[in-house]
Amino acid sequence: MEKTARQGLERVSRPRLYEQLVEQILAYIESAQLRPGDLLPAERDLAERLGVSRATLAQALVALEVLGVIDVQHGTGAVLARRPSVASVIKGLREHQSRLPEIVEARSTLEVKLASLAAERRTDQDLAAIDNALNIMAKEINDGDRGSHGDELFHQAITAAAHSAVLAQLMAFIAEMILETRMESLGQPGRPEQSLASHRKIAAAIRAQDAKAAAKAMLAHIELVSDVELLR
Amino acid sequence: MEKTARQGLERVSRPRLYEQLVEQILAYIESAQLRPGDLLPAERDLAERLGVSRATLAQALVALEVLGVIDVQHGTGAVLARRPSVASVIKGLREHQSRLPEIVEARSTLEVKLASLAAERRTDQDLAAIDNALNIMAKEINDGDRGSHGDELFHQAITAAAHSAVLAQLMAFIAEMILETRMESLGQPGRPEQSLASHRKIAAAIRAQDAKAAAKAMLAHIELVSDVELLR
DNA sequence: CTGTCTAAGAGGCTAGTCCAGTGAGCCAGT
DNA sequence: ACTGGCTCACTGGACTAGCCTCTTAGACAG
Repeated sequence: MEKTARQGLERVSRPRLYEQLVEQILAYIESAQLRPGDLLPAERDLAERLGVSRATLAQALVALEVLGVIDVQHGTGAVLARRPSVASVIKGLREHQSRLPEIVEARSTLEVKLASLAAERRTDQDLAAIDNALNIMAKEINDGDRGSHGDELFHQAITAAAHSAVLAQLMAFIAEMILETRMESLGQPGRPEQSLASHRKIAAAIRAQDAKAAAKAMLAHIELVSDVELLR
Repeated sequence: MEKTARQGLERVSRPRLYEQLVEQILAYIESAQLRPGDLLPAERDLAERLGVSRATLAQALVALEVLGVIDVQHGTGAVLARRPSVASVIKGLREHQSRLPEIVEARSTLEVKLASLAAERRTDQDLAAIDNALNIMAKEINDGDRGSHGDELFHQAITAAAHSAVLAQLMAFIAEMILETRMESLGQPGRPEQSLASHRKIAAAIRAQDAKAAAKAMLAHIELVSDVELLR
């Protein structure tokens, strides 16, 4: 569904201090048994303890704030948000790679719904984008490729055709999880031709504006694909 | 991604410079028609243009990086991530409050799946938590309350019983959207007794480990609740 | 008791400085 | 002509020192 480093050539990971700090602070929160509403140590204090400058620590705090873990209040301090679970979930997602089944599950849930909505709401333009993706995929497969680019385009077109910014956002979220856990191969079918055929079936249902058939076809497609993935 | 606001008592919004910068940079990206892969102006340059110090700008860039909008590379610059859509989606979510139908839709999709999974995977402990939530809700309603606390607990218990960290994460994401757009009333039923009854039906299906019935009951519940909400 | 003031300590932000990657361009050696 | 190595300008990464504003607790006056 997405690629950063092409051809397996992994760009050297550029370590960012603030990222390490986020991890350390998360670990600290857990080890210190801090509960929602509790305060983190003062910036000057924390910076010294962690051996970094305040400016750098400030970056880490911004990151934690964006992640929803803390809420920094001027004059008071950094207070833990009410859902410390988020912190552990994020940590868990980073650490364990065993989430594949869960991610497949979540993705399946969303994509089935997206297919159904796409059938109801697709414009002719959406349909054109879907057909375009199919053509690209067919061409790629014909050239001996796996057709992964077309596959990606296809799913993006479906997502767009559902016309739901919120669901699209959730899909983007899952895409990030997939990237983070380095399971980029997810969603790349074992047999390109077979996958192309099920794509065509989905597209046909969407063209016919048959929501139920679209959902069914998408479910079948995902089950096929993830079965292959999970068994290798 | 988080504001404080406790019990409707709006704490004066403390503007953080980096937050404004994020908005401005987002606007700049849009106005300058930057595409994925393009570079943002250099930090020194950008900081001067925006009239802030580099340290503050660095915070804004961290926020944008966490949000997945850019990827900052040492020696090269801040390059736009592959999905500029994320930027516009986030902006759109902030600006428009007309997303309620979409949010209901997304929530419904997830909760139906969660109910179904909960039926399959619930432990006795999960069941106890669900029953506990029902009891609290019943007590609240009996006391003349709307039972919103029990309602929240109930949905949390269902989410936990599904045993999927990924889906739970997505639910948390939606919860944040709801908070952000100040539609906290979402999910609070018009008629408490009616809602309690449909909760009981869901709980019964989960107890019986009947996934299909659980999904159906949850769907019915959400349709009831959101209808009331959308029509007022 | 109650209201006011103050000072300590919290975060917010700036300016200046130095370090460390990146990449284009030059220039020799082959 | 090409290759390799070097330099240098430019980019982000991080630190330091300092001053600002905000919050809050406690002293103090009424």
